[in-house]
Amino acid sequence: MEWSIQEIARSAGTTSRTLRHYGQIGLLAPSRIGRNGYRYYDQECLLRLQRILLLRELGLSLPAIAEVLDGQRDSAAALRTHLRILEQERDRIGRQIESVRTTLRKVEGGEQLMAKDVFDGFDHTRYEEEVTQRWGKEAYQRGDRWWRSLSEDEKKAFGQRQLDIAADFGRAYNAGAAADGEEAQAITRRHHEWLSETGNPVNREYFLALAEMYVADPRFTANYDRHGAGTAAFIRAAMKVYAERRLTG
Amino acid sequence: MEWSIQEIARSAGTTSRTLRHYGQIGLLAPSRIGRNGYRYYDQECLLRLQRILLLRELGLSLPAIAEVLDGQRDSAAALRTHLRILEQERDRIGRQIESVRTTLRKVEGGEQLMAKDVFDGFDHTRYEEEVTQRWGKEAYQRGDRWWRSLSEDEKKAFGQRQLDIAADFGRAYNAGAAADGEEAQAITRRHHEWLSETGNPVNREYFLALAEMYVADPRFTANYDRHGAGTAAFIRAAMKVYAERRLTG
DNA sequence: GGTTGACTCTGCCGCTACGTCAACTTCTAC
DNA sequence: GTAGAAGTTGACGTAGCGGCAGAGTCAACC
Repeated sequence: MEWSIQEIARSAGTTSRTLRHYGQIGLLAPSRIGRNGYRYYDQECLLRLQRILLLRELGLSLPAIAEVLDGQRDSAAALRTHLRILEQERDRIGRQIESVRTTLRKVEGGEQLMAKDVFDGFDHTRYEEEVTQRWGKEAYQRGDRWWRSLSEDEKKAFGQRQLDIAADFGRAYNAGAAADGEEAQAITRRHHEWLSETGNPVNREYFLALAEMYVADPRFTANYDRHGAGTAAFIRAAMKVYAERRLTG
Repeated sequence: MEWSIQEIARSAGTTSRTLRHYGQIGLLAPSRIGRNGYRYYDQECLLRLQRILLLRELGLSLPAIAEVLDGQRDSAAALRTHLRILEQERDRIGRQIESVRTTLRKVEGGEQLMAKDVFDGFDHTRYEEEVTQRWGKEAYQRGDRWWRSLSEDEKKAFGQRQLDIAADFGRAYNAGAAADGEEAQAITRRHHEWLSETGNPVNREYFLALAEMYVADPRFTANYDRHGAGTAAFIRAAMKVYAERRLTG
């Protein structure tokens, strides 16, 4: 008993194209190929096809299915592995849903669509190479340990404080405040305190280098200047004054 | 202020290849292209890029992102649509996880990997076209309404009964029972009762046609013959006898 | 015996969002 | 002048087929 490609496709609830594909990748070969080139499948093929489709419905990849069916791999082990992957995927999507909900609330509340990155010198994971180059490996690791010790909420709060500080700088700048004035210097002090929490001492040299970066490095410029073009330069000026007055080498 | 492709890529935490790709699909064009062919990006580009990457992290497709950023589509509406898609995906994966767990339990309990389909004349969703052709649209719809009225558990139980009946046929056949013997006829009666529950009267003509199908159609043959080659033919013989003795036109 | 219609074959493009060469040119620094 | 970093275009690969083009095969009917 054997059947044509259409017949067997309909039998199993799939298409002839799929069967040709399975043939091509070596997952399911026809039992016979006629002199006209036609594919013919027997009962054994049908059984194998049904198992393939079952595993596919469960979400296994075609190579994984091949391994299971060819006995190179214990089917229970394959399913357990697959289960782990599915659970991870479910969790990932769950987290993404939360992010989208948060963003949606903000957008509906009238907020602009903005990159949420902290964009400051202590986003270690992002700037590792440069931080180690500029400040040494030890300083990086100290900051990194501190960062890892924070909970998710603490990390968020830390980032949010920086965003608030940046926004305050922007407001002061747009209101025409002077960089060496009381208001700007008060904000700068908050900024310095914020920086100091990372476990590394923020001395004059460090602080001044950071101030230069705010203007020289587009990552910082763009993010501070979104509170108004020139904000980054304003912050630099304020930081220079602060360093002169309050910090030592 | 403008930056090279590398600089802007590092700024935003992506790669130059990605930027070229975005340029190619028209999602983000450089602000300027030098006479040497080099791409240069300004602050506006950086801001747009940051928004692109934010939306991408949230899982939106690049065309969807383009629509949002070009103002062709309300960003809140886009996010809500996306949220629905994500939730559906999460549910789908959840169901798949359940299926894999079930299958895993069975496989670990020693069961073979078998297509779980009922493979009988009343899997309406699968055989709609043929059922309507053979038995009329009315009969199909009657069966369909009945099927939809069942709960998931009831559907499972209904399918399981058919699997049990098929297995009993297989056992009887392998034990050398006669198709017109008492045992085979008792099983056939259960089969007839099972069929009758679908809301369509199972008369002689219908029953005999089904018996022929079990042998002629590979979908049925293969599934019954997995209890031993020849089982399908045995079932047909038993059904013929049963129809002669018990059923009318 | 010719025609029609159903079926089959082998390619090849398309889909997502880029990664990864390859081959070549340009810029920058010593 | 030359190395090395960075830039360019172009093409292939990814998972699993869907869909189409162009051509051959088969069964049935007139």
